Amino acid sequence: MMARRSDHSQEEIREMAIKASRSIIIRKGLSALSARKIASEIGYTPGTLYLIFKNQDDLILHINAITLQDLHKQLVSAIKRCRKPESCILKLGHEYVRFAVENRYLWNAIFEHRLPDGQKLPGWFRVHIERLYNLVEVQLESFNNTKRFDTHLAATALWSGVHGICVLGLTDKIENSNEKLIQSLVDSLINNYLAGLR
Amino acid sequence: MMARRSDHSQEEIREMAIKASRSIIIRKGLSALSARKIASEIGYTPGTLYLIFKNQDDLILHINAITLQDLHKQLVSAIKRCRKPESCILKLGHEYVRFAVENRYLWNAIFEHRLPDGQKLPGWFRVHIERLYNLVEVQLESFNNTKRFDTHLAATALWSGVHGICVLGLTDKIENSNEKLIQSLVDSLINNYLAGLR
DNA sequence: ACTTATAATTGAACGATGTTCAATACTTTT
DNA sequence: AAAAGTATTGAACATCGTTCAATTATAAGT
Repeated sequence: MMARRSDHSQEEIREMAIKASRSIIIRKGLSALSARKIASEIGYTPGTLYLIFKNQDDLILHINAITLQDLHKQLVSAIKRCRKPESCILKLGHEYVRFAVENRYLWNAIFEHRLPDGQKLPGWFRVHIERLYNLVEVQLESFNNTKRFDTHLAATALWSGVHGICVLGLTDKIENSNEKLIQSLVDSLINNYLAGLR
Repeated sequence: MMARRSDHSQEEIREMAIKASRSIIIRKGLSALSARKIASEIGYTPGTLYLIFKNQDDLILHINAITLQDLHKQLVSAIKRCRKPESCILKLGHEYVRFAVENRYLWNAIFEHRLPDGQKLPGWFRVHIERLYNLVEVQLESFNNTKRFDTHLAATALWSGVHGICVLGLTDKIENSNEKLIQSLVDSLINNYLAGLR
């Protein structure tokens, strides 16, 4: 019923392609990624990639989803040992910055990549983003204070803010930016925002 | 001494090129911009553009600088009639969102564009960014409260945060995003951050 | 075992892209 | 009118994403 080149199943090729792509992004950034480079690294031709991925956007989304998963994992393990929600959120911010710096190119790829205009992110991808916001929201829910507030809104505002600092810090749009400064900015944002929430 | 095609001076061509580029970005986004399209819109050839701009990055930086100037102008005029620094900063946030929504593609181009790796933003461009941060910083300085804080750090943290909300909101990375929701998020971030600052 | 059907894989082709630079066309000077 | 000199061209190069007829390798049928 089937006739393949014997060497690898499509599933194997898929994994090889993703692995090679990640390696290219890590070494040279998203802009250096191309179908021909991926193909040559895994010993196939460009055409083969289009049997497995709809197009390049599809491939990049899958790569970025993996990065988001990795990030989520790191964040979860970072707050294992912390009690108070305030320090949890601070740790989350801290770890987010650390991850972004350590995995600069992979992290950058998530936000450098844009779908063609009007095209919405697929639901399976958006899930990965929401899981991150959720980490913060859970902490805000366990805030035991008298004032009531919309935890979903607060989590979105605060986390988007932290992200904004990271983006501008790591793309040279903040002067004299370095990891330490970015961490201070994130600390400032989180500390004051949380203080204001009470 | 010179031999030009009589039609236009280089300065005129420069302006025509920038105008045409802005028009393309407004209509179709930064990704639709190309040397050939610009050239054909102004009745010249791609090669001509390279007599005037170092390369495409240089051209885009000049376009983005204009957008940053426009934004700055809008922000300044938005806070003309406000007294208290808190409401000034809220207005700044509000106006930033409004500008980003209204000039979506031009605004997007500022952050979609990335220089080749390791290449720093030129100083003349960075000035435009700093002028924006400065609007916030000035307001924070006129905060008359007992507590002392680093106004530069605070302005950077808060404004980067506002920007982060805009980016994620306008690039489909926040669920059910629309201008009203983005405005609420920005309000939340500013209000709580400022409350925490005191 | 041989043939036929079928599916995996190829690689050439298409229309783009940014950028360069010898050749050309035009202006000014001699 | 000829020479000098420069603004402008446009073809060329190396890329890019994507498609699809042609090819190859396997499985099924006899």
